[in-house]
Amino acid sequence: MSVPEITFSKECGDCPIRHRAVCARCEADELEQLEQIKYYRSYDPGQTVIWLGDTMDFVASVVSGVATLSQTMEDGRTQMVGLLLPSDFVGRPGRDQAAYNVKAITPVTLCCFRRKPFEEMMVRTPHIAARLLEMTLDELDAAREWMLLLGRKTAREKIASLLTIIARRETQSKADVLQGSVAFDLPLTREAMADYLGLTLETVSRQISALKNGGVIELHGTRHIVVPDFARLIEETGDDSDGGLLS
Amino acid sequence: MSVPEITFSKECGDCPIRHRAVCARCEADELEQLEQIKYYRSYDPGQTVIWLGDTMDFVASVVSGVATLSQTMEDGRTQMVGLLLPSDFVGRPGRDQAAYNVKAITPVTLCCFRRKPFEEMMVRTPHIAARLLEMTLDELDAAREWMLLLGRKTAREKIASLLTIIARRETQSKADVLQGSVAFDLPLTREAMADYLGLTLETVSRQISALKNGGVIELHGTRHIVVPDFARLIEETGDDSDGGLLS
DNA sequence: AGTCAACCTTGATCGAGATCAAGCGCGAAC
DNA sequence: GTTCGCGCTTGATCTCGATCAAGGTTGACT
Repeated sequence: MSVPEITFSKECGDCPIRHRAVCARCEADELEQLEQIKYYRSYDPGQTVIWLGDTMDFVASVVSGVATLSQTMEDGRTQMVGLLLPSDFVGRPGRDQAAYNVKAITPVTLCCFRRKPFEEMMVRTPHIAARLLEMTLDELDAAREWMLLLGRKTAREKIASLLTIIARRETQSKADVLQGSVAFDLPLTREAMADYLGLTLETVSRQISALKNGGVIELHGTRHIVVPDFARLIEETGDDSDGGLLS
Repeated sequence: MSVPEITFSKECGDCPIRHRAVCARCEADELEQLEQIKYYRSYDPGQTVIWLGDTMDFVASVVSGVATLSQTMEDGRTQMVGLLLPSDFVGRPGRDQAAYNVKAITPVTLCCFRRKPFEEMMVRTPHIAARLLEMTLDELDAAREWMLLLGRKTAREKIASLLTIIARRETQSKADVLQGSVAFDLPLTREAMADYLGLTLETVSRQISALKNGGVIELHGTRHIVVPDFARLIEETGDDSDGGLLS
């Protein structure tokens, strides 16, 4: 298999980093500065975007596609530590070495900003710095919620939790207002789900079948999920029913 | 049992937040501003410092003692998501609701800063904002390393990893230069260790006994640990031997 | 249409860690 | 000194999810 080339392109709509509102409060001249240091990269499914330890010369925002953050032990055991969906931020402002592997799952397009000028801009522009801190705190909250899942939830609860999270992200809906029937496509293979949940792919498959047989979800093909009653799925996660009202 | 009062005191040496170098680059006038908004709080063992959902009117730095961050499910399953040792930072700049429970394990003293003025200072002082982002990224790295532990490590590896981390923090040594023989006290009960590692207290006890019988550690009493060969303990963690060189 | 390789499902069995249970050690309070 | 309670250890048994194994399904390519 030939290693696919990273493709660069120059078309840009409006500032993609705005996806996460980094520049919601940017003035016109600040947006112009971002334009100057911006470029695009595309990756094919399966391609590694970043290796742990790589020197990073950019930070980026996911424009389209799905990628994963993962860590690996010497003997091959791997654990996904994050899921990157459109509008998510990639990179560690102020750090030049990658701490995780980043892998494209579907075709991925990143909107990249050259690191050095981006960091200089951060210093001059407190609201960008504040927004980055806020996003990092969001990631920290997500990581800690995942710690509870990994440490204390059953396989069935883990699957239900993952489906809930993907449903919320994929359906664009404002998180907690989801109700009634929901449909979406799984962007992950059973194996990737297993790596995210600290399970094996067989257990993932079995628990998905169990949720299907219990009437909690419908499976059309292997990736398309219909949830007839979203509240029912949430019950299966083991979370507080009012979870998510905070923060 | 009467609920112990929180005690306040006013003595202060030099800026405690400097423990994590937040104000390593602070000018004299900035230190003076910090003094103006600073006060101390003390907590007794077992006392809850912060409840999830509390409105926080301060951020703080741990001066002495040990506290834990934890999350709980409705049915009582709990998972520790962080350990607070002296010099660690508590609180979420820019957020006023606590996302976790914080509990004192030993007697704890916090150096607190009133939130509002602290945040105003952050905006005026880019190097404080930068330092907070850096600390938050450190916490995120630690959380993700813990995700690998929770999802993929065996009970024995989990115990060895925890002992390694505590040894590094407790012995003040600059992390990776530890070698040869190391001795320290465990600040946690078996149950707290279990909540941190996603295990039961019986399993923790058994694995500690197993490490003792294997000659990896010596136990004096129930809390004092002697590690005759630190490299040997690290082997038991399952981590890359060179782990920690990055970051 | 036929082939091949991913990806997924399901069954049988195994084993690490949970659960249930009993007892020990030690410091605090009387 | 005795008692009490908490934290810890150890044993017996059980269970959930891992592991090993055998097909089934789908879609891309020839």
